[in-house]
Amino acid sequence: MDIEKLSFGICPVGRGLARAGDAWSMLILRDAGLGRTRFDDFQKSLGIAPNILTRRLATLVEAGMLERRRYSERPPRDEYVLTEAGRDYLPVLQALGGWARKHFGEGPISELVDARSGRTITPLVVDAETGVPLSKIPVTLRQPGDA
Amino acid sequence: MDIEKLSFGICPVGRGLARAGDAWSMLILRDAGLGRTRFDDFQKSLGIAPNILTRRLATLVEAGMLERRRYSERPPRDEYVLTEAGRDYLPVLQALGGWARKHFGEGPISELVDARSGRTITPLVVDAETGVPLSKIPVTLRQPGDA
DNA sequence: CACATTACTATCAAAATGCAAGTCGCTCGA
DNA sequence: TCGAGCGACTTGCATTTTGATAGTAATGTG
Repeated sequence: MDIEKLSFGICPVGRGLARAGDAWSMLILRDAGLGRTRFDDFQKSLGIAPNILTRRLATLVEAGMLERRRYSERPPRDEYVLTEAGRDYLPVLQALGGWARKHFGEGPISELVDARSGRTITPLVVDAETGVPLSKIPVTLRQPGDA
Repeated sequence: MDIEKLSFGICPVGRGLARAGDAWSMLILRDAGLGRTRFDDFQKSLGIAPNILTRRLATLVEAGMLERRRYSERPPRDEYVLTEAGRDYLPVLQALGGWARKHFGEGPISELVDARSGRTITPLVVDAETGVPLSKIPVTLRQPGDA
């Protein structure tokens, strides 16, 4: 779809989608969150065609989600690491994963655990101030010009 | 991309993307969450081509996110309403929107408010049990076969 | 030197997208 | 009853994007 239209839309969801609005990008970010940094890591993990991976990595770098960093001069080798915006995006993916586990979790499926304690983690989206789950709050959008 | 591969993958994020993994689907669900139900509502709101909208609505219905309901027999008219899975998905979108507002919120952008109190809502993804933000927790995935 | 590793490009067919225009069933107003 | 209009699409076709496969480039390793 046309990313340009979304980029400067007034809806935050649209803007978010402009940065990471396709499945490959999200899966790459998920992998990056699990510690992968290198081209071949992503390629083998995802089974993505290399030309597509090249393009996706480039758009994620341009969108400010990943940073490309040279880790070896000779031979020239680059790795891709999450920026702050990229790291901040991971909880959104985890919320998505939690939702999918709840509703479409039949059969073998992995689960999110605390790396230190091993405890299962169930992501939940709440209002930061009150801690109330968003599913309990009727919401609307306030447009920029409104009272 | 190839949805089939994702559908039965063991990663919850992949499964989630198989249900709602493209920008149009997410925007349709966002609109549905804002109360829109009819074909033309979606079409005008999103500026999406009608053939594409038809296809997206059909896949969302098949994925169990929307339910198609006849609201008039003569003339025959259908509307699309969120299923429980679809409603549950909205907080994920709101988390995405919150993330985008934080990192790419320059210029006019709308904000999420409580429909009753009018208070601004800042979505945050936490662990449901402890209330700790996921951004503070180092996480891994436990594969289905693991101890 | 042969081969492996890492990080890609190039080519080209197949699929998805997007625009414009048309269709179908029906209602309503003149 | 004729025509305009509405809601919800479908059809055709050009453009764009994707994906599979193969190849390239720089270097290190036995």
